[in-house]
Amino acid sequence: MATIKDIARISGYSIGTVSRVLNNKADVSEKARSVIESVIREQNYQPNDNAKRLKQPAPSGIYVIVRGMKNVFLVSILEEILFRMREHKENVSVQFLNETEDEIEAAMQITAAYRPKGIMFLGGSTETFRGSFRDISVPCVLITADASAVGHPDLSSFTTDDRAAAEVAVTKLIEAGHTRIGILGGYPVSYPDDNSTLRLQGALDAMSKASVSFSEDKYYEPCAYSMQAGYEAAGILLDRCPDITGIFAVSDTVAFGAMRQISDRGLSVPDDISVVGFDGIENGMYSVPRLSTIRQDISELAARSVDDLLLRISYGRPAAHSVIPFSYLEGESVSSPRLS
Amino acid sequence: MATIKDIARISGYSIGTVSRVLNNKADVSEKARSVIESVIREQNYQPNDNAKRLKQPAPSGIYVIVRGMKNVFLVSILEEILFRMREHKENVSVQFLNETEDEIEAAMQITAAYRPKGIMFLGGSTETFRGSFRDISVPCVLITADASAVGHPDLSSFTTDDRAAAEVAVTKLIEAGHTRIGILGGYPVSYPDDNSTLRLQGALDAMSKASVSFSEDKYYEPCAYSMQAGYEAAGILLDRCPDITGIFAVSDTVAFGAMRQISDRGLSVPDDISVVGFDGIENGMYSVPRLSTIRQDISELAARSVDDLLLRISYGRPAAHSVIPFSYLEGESVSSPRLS
DNA sequence: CTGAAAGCGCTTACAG
DNA sequence: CTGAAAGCGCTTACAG
Repeated sequence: MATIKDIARISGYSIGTVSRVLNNKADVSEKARSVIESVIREQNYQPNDNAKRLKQPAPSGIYVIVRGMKNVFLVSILEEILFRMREHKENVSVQFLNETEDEIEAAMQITAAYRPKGIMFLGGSTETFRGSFRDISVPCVLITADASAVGHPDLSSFTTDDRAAAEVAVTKLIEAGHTRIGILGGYPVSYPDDNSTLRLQGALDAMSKASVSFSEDKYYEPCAYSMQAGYEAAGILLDRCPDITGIFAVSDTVAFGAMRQISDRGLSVPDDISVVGFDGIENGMYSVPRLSTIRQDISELAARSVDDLLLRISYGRPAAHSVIPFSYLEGESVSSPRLS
Repeated sequence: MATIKDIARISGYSIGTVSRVLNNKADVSEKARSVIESVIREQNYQPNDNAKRLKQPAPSGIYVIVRGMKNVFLVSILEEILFRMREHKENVSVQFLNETEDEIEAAMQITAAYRPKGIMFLGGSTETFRGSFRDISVPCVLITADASAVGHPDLSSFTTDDRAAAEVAVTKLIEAGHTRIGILGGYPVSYPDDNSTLRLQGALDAMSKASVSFSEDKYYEPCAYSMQAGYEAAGILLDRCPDITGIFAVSDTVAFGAMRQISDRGLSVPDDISVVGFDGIENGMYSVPRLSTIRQDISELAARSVDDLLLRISYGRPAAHSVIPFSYLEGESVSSPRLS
């Protein structure tokens, strides 16, 4: 592989001059430029980016850290982010982490290795950011968890109000006449600002406001965010509480599993059991029945995050925290309970 | 940001010694190691990868180039690849391209910038590889398209036999008694080894072997690989040929759109129209009805590709081309046509 | 076991 | 306009 030295030697100029033409600097004679350029071309020379970055520690590139790629919702946001970044001609790399890995650690590694202009976190939990994140000083944005309480000057966040949205979802069930409602999904965690904790909380809000009685021990079955987990958890829940007429699943994926479970018991959605999901992924618009769900505004979450990051990178705009409005997407999976 | 110099200064050892503990070399006293390690921890020091790579120009890292991230099937394979690579402690980065971008160009850029150990292509088309790929000399593997005809010494490939699989899928419809079969999805392209061309071909094989008449102009409706496109294309197809009793969709995603279209017309799957898909993604096991489909062996495709790449990187094993067996996954979306 | 020094491929003041 | 030289953060023979 040819290096800048080879180009200098072959062209008869110094490496300084070669570097100048490489970087389109002024102060190079036309002659030198054309000679050097032709040598570069004929040697098929590619500058070594590592060396460049080492010497020119200007940050470059944007990194997206996605926690859990099974998550269709996150992948949808990622898709929009990539699309928008491409329009801005920004080069972005994606790093996938599984649930057990620490996104802050990954971010530190990226920071050290690549000197990124900015980092986006998809699906992280606020909790992790309270710790060692302090040491990071690159514009960052957390999507899907509110980081305002973290109070870090380099961290923006864009979120859906999980608690309020869950309340709306469950209220829809209550308004349809359901009083025996089951809740599916999410794991009980120790800290209070986890997405599923907030959603569970919102569901409880709806019930207590409407004076619908609810026993968390009986009517709540936690599970991972996957169809299979949703399928199994719904089975456990329905075995335990056969009187349930409505189910709120904390994510669409879990809802799909639940709908399949209901169907396997010879029951119908929504005639026997109504189901409401959360997220608003595309699948729900094509399932039979279409899923009634909370639609998080994927485009807006992506657009606002991208704009925020770019403006902070280029104009030093301060970090911001925004809650993006959600909406209730009326599908076909909710109806009034049968009179019994 | 702390550098190796800072660690040396603070710990009281030389940068050479620090480097040695960083790289787990022998010949470092226990004392030095523990002192230095604690300084590294307390300074939260992260070695600069650029500098490391500069000095150690050994290739590092594996890159996966995914063409089209809307593709759930490809994302499933990616997931498995990442999981397996992690088990081997290999660091992998993912680069997403949209359909219009050239994966070879992306690969050349990656090669120059990062000196990768290997590159995996997900969802590329053989055609692109016939061109400038010649210049690449890093172990590569193409997944989902047969590259044996390209004949490049650095390119392996792992595929499903699309044509044979599509033949099986359509044969299942024929065996159930269907004679008016529609085909959905894929775009007619100029070159013959495109996935959808092969699948269409296989479908035609099945029909002609069974002497089922088929008019490509009428009973084939091409469309992109998405639920929405499948939904729309199914509408066009059913408007044009209301006598259809069975549909073969060249991908599950398209099949989901088609099933929803059928349902919206007040028809039932499979009572009125049977549907067979292609890919075998998880969603199909939870839809109502469950989708009967060709199951490409996602784990095996991922596992074989990973093993192949690693063995070629470490042991200079020659490139190979393998066809991974598929199976027919019996769901609930196919039955015999109603007597009419 | 440890330190001093050369050098990886580049960029960038600094002279001329 | 051009060259010589320092230095980016690391690794690795080479001495000791």
